[in-house]
Amino acid sequence: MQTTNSPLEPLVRKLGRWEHLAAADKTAILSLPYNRRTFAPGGYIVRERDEAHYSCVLLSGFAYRQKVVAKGARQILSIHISGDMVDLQNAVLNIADHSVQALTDLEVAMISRDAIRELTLSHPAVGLSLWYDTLVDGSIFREWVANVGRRDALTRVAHLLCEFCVRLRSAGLCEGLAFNLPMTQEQLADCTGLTSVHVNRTLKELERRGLILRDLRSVTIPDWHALIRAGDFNETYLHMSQSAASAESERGERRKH
Amino acid sequence: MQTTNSPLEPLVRKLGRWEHLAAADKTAILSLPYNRRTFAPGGYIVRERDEAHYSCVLLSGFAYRQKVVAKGARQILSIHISGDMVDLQNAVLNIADHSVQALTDLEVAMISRDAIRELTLSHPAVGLSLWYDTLVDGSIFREWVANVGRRDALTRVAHLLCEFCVRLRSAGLCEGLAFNLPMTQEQLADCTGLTSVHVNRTLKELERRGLILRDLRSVTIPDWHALIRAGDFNETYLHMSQSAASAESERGERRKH
DNA sequence: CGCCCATTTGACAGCTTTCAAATCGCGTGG
DNA sequence: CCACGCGATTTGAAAGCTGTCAAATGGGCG
Repeated sequence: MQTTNSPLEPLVRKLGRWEHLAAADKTAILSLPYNRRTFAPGGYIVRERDEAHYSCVLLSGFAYRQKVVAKGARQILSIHISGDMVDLQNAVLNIADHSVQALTDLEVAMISRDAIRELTLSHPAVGLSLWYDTLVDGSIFREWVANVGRRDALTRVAHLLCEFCVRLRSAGLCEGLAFNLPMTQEQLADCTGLTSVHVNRTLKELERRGLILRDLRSVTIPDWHALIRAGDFNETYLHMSQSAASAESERGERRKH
Repeated sequence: MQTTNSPLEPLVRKLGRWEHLAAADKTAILSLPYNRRTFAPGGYIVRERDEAHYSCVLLSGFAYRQKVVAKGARQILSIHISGDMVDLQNAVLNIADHSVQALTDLEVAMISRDAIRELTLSHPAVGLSLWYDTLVDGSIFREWVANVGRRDALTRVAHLLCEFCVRLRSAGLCEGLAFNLPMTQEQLADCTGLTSVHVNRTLKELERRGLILRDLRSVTIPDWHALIRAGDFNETYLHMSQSAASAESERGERRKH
């Protein structure tokens, strides 16, 4: 398929990475009608309790999903990077059960839920790939349940850094083992179920142990294996490559670096 | 459609509750080849890291999904009741990222992943309903992330009891506001990210406050509104009825009782 | 240069965990 | 029908990880 320079191209690539898509499937995805829209940090892409009309593909920048509990505390549920569909659930479910907000300046392509539903019915392979996307999403949520439920602060934060690094690399947004964390320590705390004060102490402890190097919000990982050990991190749950990952991890190898 | 007495009938009902299914769709689901299998409490229906070959529909009894973290601690990720597909992810993903185990004696119908994939491709509406099921699954995981991440012990346990009660009622497995908790306090602890000792104290505190009555493992909720308040529980995330739920909750009403 | 938000630090409180030990419930066997 | 055995529940005391509260420091932007 020739390149179209459509902003939906990355979506086609992502969905196609998981499920074989015929040319007609790819064309159908690229033919989806959409509206581009930008958001500033903190802006609400979807607000909890809203009725769902659109689903969004993240074209640039970072976003996060969150819930607010009774006491006013906030829990971040996931971080999203370019190419992610940040609210696929809104293509099917009627009421938003959580908010989606901009972490940085970002741009999304908004696609109406009707268009997505029709696409899945007319092109079942696309439907399967969207289902796949949702299943991987669910797998990541499960890992987060275990992360906040059963790991101590140091392990939780290290795990989050590992996940973020692997996903950045997979999206081609980071080359080596250094990257910029696009969030405040308070947001890190909301990801891990900690307080910002304790996240601060934990980051410093990770630094003291030589597991990370920090400069403002940029993070460098001097020893990947040491960090994944500290973070109890096993990338299987990201389901990045359908079968190779596990075979490689059996040998104690990683794809890159 | 006439009744067939197929054990897959409840699955048809559940999927049909969410997405309109044509007669041909229903017939196709009922025509899925399956094997029945029973498990005793603790038995592994799926083991973490296994290759996926089957997905299972729970025909009777209760099951749970879990992960084990580095220190050997266990986190339960979800509880499943009759009619649930307990490992739908295995229809698409290749490697099991968590285990599924029997909570009680139970029976499942095992369906090969190939059969499910073919069904979604040949009957897109069924694929859409399976996708819907996965999206609701994801919504529940998100709520659990918030539950273990940002709520205190009392609220967490109360929330779990609320969720269990609502789902039992929805599945027709419980009439009033009394039900049997089919799990040990240690398993409750693994659901909530607490220790069994603290779950014990928390249950007693809930009892002391008059929020629940206990007799062995049976639980009675004398005042539903009081418990959902204590548990910061809002059933929207269960997406039980596509639009009515929110409208009702706006009025501060609940469907039954 | 000055303001504002984020980061950092210290002291202390508190919720939960840990570690044991006692009690209870229930299935099994005498 | 009662004794025994084992896992589950309960309880107490003490330790510990993380939270709370406040204040100081630092960095970026107008």
